[in-house]
Amino acid sequence: MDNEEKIERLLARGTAEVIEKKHLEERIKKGDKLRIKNGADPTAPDLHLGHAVILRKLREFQDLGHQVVFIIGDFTARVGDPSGKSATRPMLSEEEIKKNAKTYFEQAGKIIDIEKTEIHYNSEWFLKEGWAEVLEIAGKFTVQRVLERDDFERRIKAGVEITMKEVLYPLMQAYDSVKIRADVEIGGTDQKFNMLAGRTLQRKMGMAEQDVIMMPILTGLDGERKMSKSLGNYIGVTDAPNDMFGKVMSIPDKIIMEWAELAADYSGEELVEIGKRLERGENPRNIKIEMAERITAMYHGKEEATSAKENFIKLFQKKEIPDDIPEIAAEKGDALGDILIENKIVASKSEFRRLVKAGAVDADGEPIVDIHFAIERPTVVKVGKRRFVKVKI
RNA sequence: GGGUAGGUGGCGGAGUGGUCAAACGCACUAGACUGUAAAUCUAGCGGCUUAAUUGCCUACGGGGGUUCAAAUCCCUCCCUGCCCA
Repeated sequence: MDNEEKIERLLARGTAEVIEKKHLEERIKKGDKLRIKNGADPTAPDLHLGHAVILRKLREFQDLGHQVVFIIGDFTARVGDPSGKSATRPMLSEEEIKKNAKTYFEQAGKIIDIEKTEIHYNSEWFLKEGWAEVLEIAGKFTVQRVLERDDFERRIKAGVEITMKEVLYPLMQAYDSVKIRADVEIGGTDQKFNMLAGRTLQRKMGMAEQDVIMMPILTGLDGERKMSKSLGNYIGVTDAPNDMFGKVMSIPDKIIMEWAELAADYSGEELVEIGKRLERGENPRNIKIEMAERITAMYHGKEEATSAKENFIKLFQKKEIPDDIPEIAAEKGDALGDILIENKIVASKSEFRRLVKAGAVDADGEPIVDIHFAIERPTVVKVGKRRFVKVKI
């Protein structure tokens, strides 16, 4: 790949929109070393494949010698969400933030080079500055402009509250760009407004405007909504190989192409090929198996991915028992229900009772019918389709 | 500050004294079918308990009260939307 191609790939592959593409392209060609900004809240430090879409783009920049600047939005997290509904977000302590940030970078380190990354906490500036600065920044934006944001508009129509903090949020994010003198900001398309606010603020504060790269939002496992932890439709970058593989297999057919591009990182030609195969009527399962192996390998290596594939085939296509299932210890005569609850395989006795009634609990391949089923000898227990456990005595 | 409508399970949303662990839909879990896809059908979906939906406990914004009995009535506090200023 020559340089020209690399740049093209950098700005085109997998991106949703680039503002302003020409300008950015020129700067890269000129050989400027750019400061590439990306930020995250240290609230839920579990990274999933949706985050990975953005991180991989950062990595590309990093590989071309640009400086990635990462901002931990600890200030926002510390302030907490003031909308005092039933679940006010608890203020995070400094330790929690530090801990979350650490976890975050451990996970992000699977994708970007942390050594070469410049890291800032935005409390560095927000904690020092006061109302004077807030007003100065706020004075550069109009209410109309901020309320134009489509999600605000929608919420106003729907009668859902919008707190002042949320209104100020884009300004804070914009100010981050000013503080670290960002040349480029990368984020999801949902960040468009905030990132553009960064441009506005930089300009009004006499600085060159950052360019903005928007990455598509990855659709979650349900095939409908964006991947997010709270919706439970995600694959975490630290998910075990078998889980990761299985989850990829469970995605609906209609998002195969999207995932192939964004999550599996297939090249342009490969994507065309996959499209053709699907058109020809090949069983989408085959493509998913390849893709699942590829994605699993990205986070766990080739070997683990291959064994996850074998495990999957064994388990679901041949309906055999997987090789390495967790073992739990028990005493002869213990009630199976209690054992499963203790080991958190089943949530409660009531749930266990229901599962047994539904014929969902197998002991050595036979569904059990007695909820008082006692363990008499080492037994392989299956709960539902994918919960396996070996009970030892 | 004034007026007005509200706060029910993960979400949406019924219910306005007993038959309410709370209709219905979504989400979710299981079973059948399958490609752990989709669609479909069936069952379940607070907890403990029993041979058994048997018995019990906790729950309808918080607290207090009326009643044999409250999500439903009263008092009080908190919170939110909308309109007006």
